[in-house]
Amino acid sequence: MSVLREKILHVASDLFQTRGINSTGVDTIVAVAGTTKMTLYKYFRSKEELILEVLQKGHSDFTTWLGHNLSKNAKKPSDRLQKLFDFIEEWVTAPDFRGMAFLKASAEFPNEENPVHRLSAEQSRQFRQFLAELAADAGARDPDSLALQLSILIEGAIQAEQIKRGSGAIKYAKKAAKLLIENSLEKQAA
Amino acid sequence: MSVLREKILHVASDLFQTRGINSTGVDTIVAVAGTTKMTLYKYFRSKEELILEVLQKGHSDFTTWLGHNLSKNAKKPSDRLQKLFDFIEEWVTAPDFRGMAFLKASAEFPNEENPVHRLSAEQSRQFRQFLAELAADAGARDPDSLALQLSILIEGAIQAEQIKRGSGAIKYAKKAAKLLIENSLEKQAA
DNA sequence: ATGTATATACTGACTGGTATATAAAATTGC
DNA sequence: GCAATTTTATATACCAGTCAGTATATACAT
Repeated sequence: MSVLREKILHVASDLFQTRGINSTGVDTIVAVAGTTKMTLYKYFRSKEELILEVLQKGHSDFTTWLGHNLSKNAKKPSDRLQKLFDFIEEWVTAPDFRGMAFLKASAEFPNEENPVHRLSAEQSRQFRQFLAELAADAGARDPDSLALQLSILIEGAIQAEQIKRGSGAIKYAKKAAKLLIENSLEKQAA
Repeated sequence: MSVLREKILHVASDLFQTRGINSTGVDTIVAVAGTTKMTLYKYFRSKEELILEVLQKGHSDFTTWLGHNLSKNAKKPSDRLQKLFDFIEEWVTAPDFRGMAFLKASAEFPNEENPVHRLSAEQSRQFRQFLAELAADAGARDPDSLALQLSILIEGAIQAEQIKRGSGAIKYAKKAAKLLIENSLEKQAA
């Protein structure tokens, strides 16, 4: 795959996160990427398609990174739910963290019919499903409910961190999650 | 205060929520409000100032509504934290609910220097402080921590509801909150 | 007749997207 | 093996539409 195409995706992702999607014109993207609009429109049919690809790549990279870390550092399924928040914290507190892409995207495209909003909703669903599988493997009493609660905590904390860097929200989300996880597991054991 | 000014504020608020702030031009606002740009710029120095006023009014209306309901329906301070989520649920599940304004605004203006982002962050802080006072009155062990956790749950659930209406996220956030609140109160009693 | 509020018309800058021109690379003929 | 030609990728220039904001003109009330 073309190096310029990769560059455009990377630059667009960066600009979308730091300036917002609607505030970033294609002219700016190609200027920063060191290419031209003609090339951009060779690889992407429209700006919307570029947005969709940026979102997809971002989500894919994130889940790959998370899944990889989890399977490497938390062999026991019962450990993974706990470890999860350690990795999320690592991700959120990294200096180049700029928020969760699909959360912002859904805010910029509030209309539920909009393709960008639809993809955001789909990614949110996928993430929740990923959590549900972790919860089920860990032996949670009601994996889907726990997964929804954990996703609320994670997305809420990330939102808080987006709105104010260094809020430390994820630290307290982690504590809350611990309580919820223990509660869900001990009820199972009883 | 002028009726046209009120109308402009109301229409702008509605359009910002349903279409997004950056996707809503001032031409659209005045057209829907049934007036002209000349009038809009008589009452508001710029679009940014209009955005700021819309946010302020929205936040003010929300906190007034919430505070009013709480003091009317939950006399005992220890009840208020629990009741809080009932009112939030009522607000979120209302048919005309379109999300939490300052959450979306901060996503559309990611730059922390931006006045709109700053106001959003300020409103988020105020809401957390409001929760902290409730938590303190209820006798929580660590009011600030509990308040931060509850705000994460509320904003996370609202985010989930923004991205997909009818997700029922607030219902599960409420359950999680109950656990956190009980935990914070019983440790205090012990 | 004078002051105020509204409406029309316009500005320059920027939007996403494209038609045309030019440079580079691959393919062909011999 | 080399030159001519055709295909492919890049660059320039431009399009109509929209953006926030304003200068001017007009209607209306005092």
